[in-house]
Amino acid sequence: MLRVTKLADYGIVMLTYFAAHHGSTHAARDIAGVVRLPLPVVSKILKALARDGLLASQRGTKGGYTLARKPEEITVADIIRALEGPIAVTECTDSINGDCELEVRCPVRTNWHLINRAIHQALERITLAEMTQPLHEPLVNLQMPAGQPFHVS
Amino acid sequence: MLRVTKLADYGIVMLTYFAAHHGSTHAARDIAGVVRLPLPVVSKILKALARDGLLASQRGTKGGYTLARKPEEITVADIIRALEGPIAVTECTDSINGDCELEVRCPVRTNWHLINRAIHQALERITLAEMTQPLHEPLVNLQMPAGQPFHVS
DNA sequence: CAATTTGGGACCGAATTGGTACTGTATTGG
DNA sequence: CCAATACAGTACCAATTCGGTCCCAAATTG
Repeated sequence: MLRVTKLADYGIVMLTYFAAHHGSTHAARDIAGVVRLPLPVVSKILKALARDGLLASQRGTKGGYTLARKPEEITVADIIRALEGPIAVTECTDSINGDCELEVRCPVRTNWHLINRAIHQALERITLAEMTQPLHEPLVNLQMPAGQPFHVS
Repeated sequence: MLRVTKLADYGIVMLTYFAAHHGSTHAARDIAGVVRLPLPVVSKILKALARDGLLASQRGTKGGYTLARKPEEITVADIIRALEGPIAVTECTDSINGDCELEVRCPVRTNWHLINRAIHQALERITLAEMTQPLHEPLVNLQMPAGQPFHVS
């Protein structure tokens, strides 16, 4: 359906909160309270994000999670990749299983790769820093003329 | 999984064939033979494409399908929309059900809409005409500097 | 050592997808 | 006017994926 999973959706919301309160560490329980989602779900997502190196984790009584990098250095593409694997709009653009029967005679395949890359790059341009404050203009010319790169200003 | 359905994938392949043989009409059975997919599947897709006005259909003995518009005027976004409904990367970007509980207090929502639009526009730029012949350069600068619009040259 | 918090699984109901089948309607041609 | 052909619409089913829960192990604190 060309839709991101709810886990990824939630994950972005959660990480946005981390970005807004950059520096401090938050326990899963706290995040669950903020985002208003059941704790098990939040935990699952945080684990995945930590496993992929977007969050640094600390066990124990005063443990919790912290952003592993600066908000400007975490992209939406990173988050999606952490929570639902490599971004591949079609099966044949997924480099894992390159077993497409039509591959050889199918002239469309090469274009799918390009479409996929276009989407990928679009997602790669949006960082957590931008997500914290809804800036409309930069995101708009993301796919228009767009000479200069993003800045959090 | 941020993946397009197989139906849409197939549909693009099929329509690309129509674009390559623009003008003539093809029966579902013929298309199935070309694309090497089971007839019922091909039929289902062709019906959906016709219902959405991308193909013109003709019943009867010498019936079949024809492109309803010129290949330059059919975009990948059109095809996806015909086969799997409106393009909405998250549930809350789908205008149909605007019942997102978090909607109000969620600052990320507005940005999701922008992300969605970025992807949407990327898909809208690619026409069937381009799909027929794998042109690499135009698709690449689709999201780069890209001052001038596409041309099939 | 007890409480807390993350790590890593397994697990299950529900929704979606991919694919098939069936019945109806229009068109052609003998 | 009838038979063959080809699209139209819908219902249906198996298989996969998703969303969410639960449980137990490992680490940290005090």
